[in-house]
Amino acid sequence: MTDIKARPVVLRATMKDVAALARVSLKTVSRVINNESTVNAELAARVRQAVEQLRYQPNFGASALRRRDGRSSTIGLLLEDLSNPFSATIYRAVEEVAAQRFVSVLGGSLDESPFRERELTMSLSRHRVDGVIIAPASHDHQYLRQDQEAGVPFVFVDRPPSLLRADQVLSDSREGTENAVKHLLKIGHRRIGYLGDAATISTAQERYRGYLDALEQSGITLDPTIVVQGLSTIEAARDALAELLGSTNPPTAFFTGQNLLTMGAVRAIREAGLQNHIALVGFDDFLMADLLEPAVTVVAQDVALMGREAARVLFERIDGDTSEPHHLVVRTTLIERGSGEIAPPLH
Amino acid sequence: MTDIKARPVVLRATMKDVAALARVSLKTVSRVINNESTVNAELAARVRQAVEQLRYQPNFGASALRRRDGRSSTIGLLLEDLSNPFSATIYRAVEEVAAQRFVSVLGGSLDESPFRERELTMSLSRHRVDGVIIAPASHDHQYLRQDQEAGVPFVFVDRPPSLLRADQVLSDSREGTENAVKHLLKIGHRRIGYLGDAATISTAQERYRGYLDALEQSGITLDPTIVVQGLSTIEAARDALAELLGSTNPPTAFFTGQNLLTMGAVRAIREAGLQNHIALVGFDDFLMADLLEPAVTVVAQDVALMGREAARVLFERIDGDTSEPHHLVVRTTLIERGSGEIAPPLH
DNA sequence: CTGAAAGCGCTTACAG
DNA sequence: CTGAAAGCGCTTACAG
Repeated sequence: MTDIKARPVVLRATMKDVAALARVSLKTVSRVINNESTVNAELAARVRQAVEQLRYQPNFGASALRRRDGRSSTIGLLLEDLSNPFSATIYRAVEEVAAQRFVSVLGGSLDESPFRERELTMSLSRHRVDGVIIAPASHDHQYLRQDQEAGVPFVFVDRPPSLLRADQVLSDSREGTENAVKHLLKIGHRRIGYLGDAATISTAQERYRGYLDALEQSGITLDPTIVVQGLSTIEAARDALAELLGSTNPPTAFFTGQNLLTMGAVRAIREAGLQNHIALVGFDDFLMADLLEPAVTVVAQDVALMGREAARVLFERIDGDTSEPHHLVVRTTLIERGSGEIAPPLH
Repeated sequence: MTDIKARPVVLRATMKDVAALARVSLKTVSRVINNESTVNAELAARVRQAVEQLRYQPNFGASALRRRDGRSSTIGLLLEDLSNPFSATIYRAVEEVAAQRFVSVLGGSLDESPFRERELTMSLSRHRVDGVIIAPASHDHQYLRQDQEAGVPFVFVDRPPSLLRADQVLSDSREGTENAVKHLLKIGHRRIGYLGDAATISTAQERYRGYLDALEQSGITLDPTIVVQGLSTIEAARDALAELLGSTNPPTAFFTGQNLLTMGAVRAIREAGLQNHIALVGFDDFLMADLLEPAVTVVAQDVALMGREAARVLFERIDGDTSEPHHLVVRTTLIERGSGEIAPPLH
């Protein structure tokens, strides 16, 4: 009995088919496919013609299975959320470097979930990726030790590993923030609100530290009532900032720890009609920041560079580099556009 | 002689190792791993313990190689540029659907290059992906026929296939544009400039058609001097629009065929100080469009829905659906925010 | 219910 | 330079 619903699947040509058509052995086809130079020109030509005729595509998986190095020509890339501009820029930069080596990228979004992180790293492990670049969500990476010891390099980007020795490519969050806050202090602000992500996220922690550093160096006492952490969306930031603006002694300036929070802040300030009176500096640049009124002053990260460097380090490891873990720091730049240069009201 | 530079690679456990430790056969381990129900509880427990102890991770590639269905638990996703918001949103939506089925996504950017398209589809084919979602760069997809016949489904998103029968999920570019331009006409504009992508891109073509339709229905003769095509970046759009504004008889309104072009238009109009005098409607929404002054009127696409639908259709095909190719159209919505409601100057 | 043998599509290791 | 045999880590097809 034949299955009526089954579509007529034309089988793919295998190396065996190519060998038969070219009247050579399997091994000779393998040699031609892998560009081993020791093949008689005439045989090689026959093989190439058969490959052409059958439109033969070698099976990477089968090849990797038997190969000495077991390379799958695939790397994993786990980021916070591939639809946000930060993650998307990293993806693109990594893809570019990988493509030069004909390596494909398996991407995934972690959404700040340690559970997703474990699920996706496990999936990558089962796919036998040659290496992984990760902006982690969890705070214990010991579980990656086994893969690491099995020869899979991990490069941490944007956030460092915890309890694991591995390469890392980070922004100078603390210094960048310190500079931004000092900039506001220099303009004359003494009451600077802080909106940041959950303090469990290392970059958020570093940025908060930078904020504290700047205040301390100016002899300003921290007012915890104008610090809001645990924010991650445009809406949450807008609401938090709106509330602070409505309080009895509102800040005259704000620092926001991430671009979505900056957008939320812009919204709240605009809705209060205070865009020419409340100063704002945000961490991480975003499209259109310079077209808002006032244009938004930011601490810009070189996100594409972070991605490129992470990929570069990863491929060095894949190529056998066994030196000590690298700690790369990518510099940030304060871009003054207007919102950060608004002076506080005169007393 | 030992290779001094080689790092001490701890080998990964295989199914064989698990079998040995659990004192059962290979096949029994395989049954437990694949949740075949017919295994004695005690044996199964021993296997599970061994899996745990060795932290065994099955090798997807090896399993796919022997499996009847040959599934790699991997799909390909080729988009224009993963770092742009449109592509990134599609990616995220597809990832979400795939993750529910524990399928990983191999992503790639085509950058409008037919050559990249062929390279990357070939790479996906070699990785034996279970299916492909593609926003194509080329205009001849016959070369995909063989993979299609070998059982790999292709779903086209944002742009249709050429010379190939396949599923497609598109926006109603033509209607959306027609509505946008009619909206400008209703406000009173008679001289509406058009900025679009290269006419070789099908969506750009459709949008241009929509523009022509709207003009024709209002009895307005096309003035080709205020139509600029072949634009793809913010800068190019800005320059083109600045030039039109500087001409002797500039348009009183503009339609832009894509969000980067809209951003460029905003920039040029702003730089000319004409933001309250020149009307603008853009195709595709973007973050912050509502915070610009004036806020930008757009024809919004439901990009996430396009991604979700494409993934849904793909997995139906992977599950064996052999019905006629689907042509899904995702509706657009005109969002009036201000820039599109600016009236032309009185004569 | 359990297992020994064969085989997926390749590369390795070895003869000739 | 070329090829026959073995084997990568699994699942299939078949006995028991």
